[in-house]
Amino acid sequence: MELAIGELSRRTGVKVPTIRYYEQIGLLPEPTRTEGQQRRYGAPEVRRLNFIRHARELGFDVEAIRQLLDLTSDPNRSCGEVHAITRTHLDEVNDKIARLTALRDELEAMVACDNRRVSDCRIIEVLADHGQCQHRHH
Amino acid sequence: MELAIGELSRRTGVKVPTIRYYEQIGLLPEPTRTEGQQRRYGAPEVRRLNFIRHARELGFDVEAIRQLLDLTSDPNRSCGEVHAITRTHLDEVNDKIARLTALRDELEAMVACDNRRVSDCRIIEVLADHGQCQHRHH
DNA sequence: TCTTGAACCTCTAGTCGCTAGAGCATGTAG
DNA sequence: CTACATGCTCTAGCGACTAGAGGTTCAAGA
Repeated sequence: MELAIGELSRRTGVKVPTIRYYEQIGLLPEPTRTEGQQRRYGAPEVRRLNFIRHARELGFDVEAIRQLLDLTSDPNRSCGEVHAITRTHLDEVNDKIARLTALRDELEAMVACDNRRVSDCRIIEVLADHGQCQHRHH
Repeated sequence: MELAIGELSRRTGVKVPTIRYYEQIGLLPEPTRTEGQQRRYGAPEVRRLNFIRHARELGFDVEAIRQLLDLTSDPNRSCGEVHAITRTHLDEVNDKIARLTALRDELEAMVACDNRRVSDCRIIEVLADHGQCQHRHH
C-alpha cells in the first residue's frame, strides 16, 4: 500500500498541510519519497495519524501526544509511565464530561424553549454561576 | 463594589492580560476608569466574565460567545435565535461527551494496568480505530 | 504628608496549532 | 505525450492568548 499525502488525508480526515506540519514538528516520521520528492505512506502512518487526530480532538496537546507515542513505541517500557501521563488527563477528562453534561442539559432546555423570550432562558445564569458553586437546580 | 483588574482576575480565574484582551476584542465593555486611567469593575463584569470563562472552557469559540452575549443582552429577542446557535453546539457537545467517555474508559483501564507492559494497553489501538467508519466534520 | 512598592498602564512581540497562498514540479489518465 | 490534478517548499496569517519592556498610579505604613 503506497499512499500519496492526499489519500492519507482522505483516510484520516487530517488536512494535507496539517500532515506536513506534523512531520515538521516530529509527530510523524519522515516518510519515504518518490524520485520526484513526493511523500508516500503506508498502513502504520494511517494508524498513527488516526491516533493523533482523535487525541487532539479530545484535548491532548501535542506534547502529551508525543509522550504517549514515544512510550508506546517502546513496548518494554513500564505502564507506570503511561499511567503518569494518562492519570493527569483522567481528572481533566472527568471534569470536562461533568461540565459538558451540565451544559448539554442547559442547551437542551434552551432548544426546547423556542418561542419564548431569551429572558426566560437560564443558560447565562447557570454558566456564570458555575465556578461559584452556588447554582440551584431546576 | 469597585474592583481593580487584579481583583476581577482573582474572582473569575481569568488572567489580567486576558481580561484586557477580551476588552480589546469587544467581549467585555470598556470599564470606567480612575483619574489615573486604571480600570474599575463591578458585579455585572464578574458575572459576564465568569460566563465567558466557562463557555471558553467548554469549547465555545469567541464568536459564539459574542453571539450568545449579544442575544441575551436584548431580552426581547426571540429564543429562536438562541436556539439556532445552541442547536449547533448541542450536537458537538453530545459528540464530545461520547468520545470523552470512551476515552475515560480507556484511560481508566490504562491507569489500572500499572505494572504491566505498554504492549498490553489498548489506548493507541482504540483511539486509532475510532474514526474508521464515519467521521464528522465540524 | 510623604514614600515605597505592588499593582496598574500601553505597546510590541512571541507562542501554539494550524491554515492559506504563491509559484513551481511531478505523475497519472486519456 | 500532453493536460492538469495533485504534489512540493516557503512565507505569512489566524485565533486566542501570554510574556516582557518600560513607565505610571494608588494605597498603606512611617
